[in-house]
Amino acid sequence: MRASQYLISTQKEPPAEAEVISHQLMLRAGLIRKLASGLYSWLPLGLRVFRKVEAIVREEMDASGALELSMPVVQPAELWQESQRWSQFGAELLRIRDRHDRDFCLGPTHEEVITDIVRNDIRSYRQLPINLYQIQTKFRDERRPRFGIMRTREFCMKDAYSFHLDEASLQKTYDGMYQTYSNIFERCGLDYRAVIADTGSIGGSHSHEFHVLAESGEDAIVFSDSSDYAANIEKAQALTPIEDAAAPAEIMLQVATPGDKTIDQVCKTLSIEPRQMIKTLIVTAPDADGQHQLFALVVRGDHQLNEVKAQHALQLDNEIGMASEEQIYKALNCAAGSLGPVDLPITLVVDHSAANLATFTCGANRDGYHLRGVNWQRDCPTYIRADIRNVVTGDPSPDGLGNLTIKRGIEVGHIFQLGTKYSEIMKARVLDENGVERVMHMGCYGIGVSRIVAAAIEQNNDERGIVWPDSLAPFQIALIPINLHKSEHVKKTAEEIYAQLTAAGYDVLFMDENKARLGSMLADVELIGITHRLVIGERGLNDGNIEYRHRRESENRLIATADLMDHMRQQIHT
RNA sequence: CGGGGCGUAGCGCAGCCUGGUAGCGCACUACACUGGGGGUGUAGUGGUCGCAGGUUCAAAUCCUGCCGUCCCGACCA
Repeated sequence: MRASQYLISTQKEPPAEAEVISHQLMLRAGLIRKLASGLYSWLPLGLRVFRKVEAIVREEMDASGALELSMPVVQPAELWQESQRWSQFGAELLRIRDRHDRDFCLGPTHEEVITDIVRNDIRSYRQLPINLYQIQTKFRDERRPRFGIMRTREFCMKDAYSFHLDEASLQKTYDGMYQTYSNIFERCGLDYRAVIADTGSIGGSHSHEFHVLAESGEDAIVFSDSSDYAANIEKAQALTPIEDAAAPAEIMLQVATPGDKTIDQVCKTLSIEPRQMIKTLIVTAPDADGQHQLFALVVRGDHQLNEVKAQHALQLDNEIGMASEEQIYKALNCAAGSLGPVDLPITLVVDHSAANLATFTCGANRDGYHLRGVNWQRDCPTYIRADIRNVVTGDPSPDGLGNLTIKRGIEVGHIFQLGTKYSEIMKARVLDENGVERVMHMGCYGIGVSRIVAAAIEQNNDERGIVWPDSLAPFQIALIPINLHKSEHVKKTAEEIYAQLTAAGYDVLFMDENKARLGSMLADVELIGITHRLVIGERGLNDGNIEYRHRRESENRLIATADLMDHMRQQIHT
């Protein structure tokens, strides 16, 4: 590609709105432009990178035996009502109405549509297993889009869905996808980890997430320091020993804590440690009739609530959310900062480590007062015990081997064993070899194609800009002539080399703008992150040399003009 | 959804407090010089100052409402 005929839209300064490095660099390098919150255009240069990721995903999916298809973005409400997710999915599901006043949604995922296809087109076990995938735009009306392309409302996802006669077959395909995903992220040059995950709103049983390790990651991932255990913090079990309820040791006392709203403030006033307190959190979730019910959750003062675990402990299908001040006041006649479990008139779930406290301090359910010397057995005997807190660094690993450390990750892939969650309710069945109708087992497998681009930048950048892994660079080679307009020699050689490299199948960006300055060309090429660069100047040519530099290196290497093609072959195919 | 910030040229910002000519840097156009790491000079292009209403002789500036956008929070008990 000739730069004179291409759109290179770089900027010196990052737009004020960009916070994380990948977002800044994507804007500065001219890969993307924002249209509205969570909606981005891909400029030609960015699209080239996007296509490279897409191609890797497609090649590996095809190699795994999966079949590509394409399904609509707009989906009829009926299918979602049938799977019951029309009511379960929440506000992220963007619902729209057509001119006939019929309900539709923009697809955030495609379990319903694929299940509808398969139940109509597959009638026999002989056609199973089958794995169908698409690479396509999804829409999720995120409560808060952020970090540029990382969390957008419209994004590109590879989603695959497999169908099986039994669990054994599903497990086999699942294992195959695990390997395929590893291949894909490997080829994308990413430092990633597969971790055990919660299944969230998609549902199902077993599930792994693939995370790219990065400080800016939105997820916390926990690792054992002495085994290969790795899990999303949402899923990591806290191995708290369950102790018998202790007998009361102190008298329960009400103490004034005027104005104290946080654990820290109360601790300061009463001169105690957070671990001697408990916090009482009020959550709410809609029940089957859409009524909002309140639940009280208790964790130790130095621990954090794990909403996913809490949802499971409460056996709720719908996601829970923190109750508003208003809801709390209406139901409990008390501000959130002064709540406690004693005589609380709603369902109470207590985390194991909070339940293990023999004596603790908590809110008195009266504004400005707390209770000291509280004992579960004596003062608050009725509650449900469960694991509802996040693990913390140093907790024992759930597999019994070693202790946990915590890192941050960007979720780029997720594989699920759905079992019969959708096939059952949507009646996706086949006849088995005995002519008996059986519900199919399903798996589903997602990859955030656009997110991979941002994740790759998060992991690969320096003060000059992006440093693409070879496999993702928008161009493999940048060809930079010096004084193109003045030196016939440079011009002729550059043209020849451009022709040769292009003929050899390389993606070359030829910086052929007549009066471009060396400095700005180099700055652009480095910002854009092109992996290999060649500089052709009169001086070098007179010595028979061309200068080569890898984006990760800081010194030029002189290559004899005659050896150039060999050199590039070595650089790019090894 | 709660809190806060911001909205003035493509980008980054000043001007607003104290109302009166719309400004700077980058980018862009032309010309000249320069020519191995974002060069210099001269001359230019480009703005309904987010939108609507109000106050005023006069509003980017003051007031009201709305919209957009970003960050933080939603783990606060």
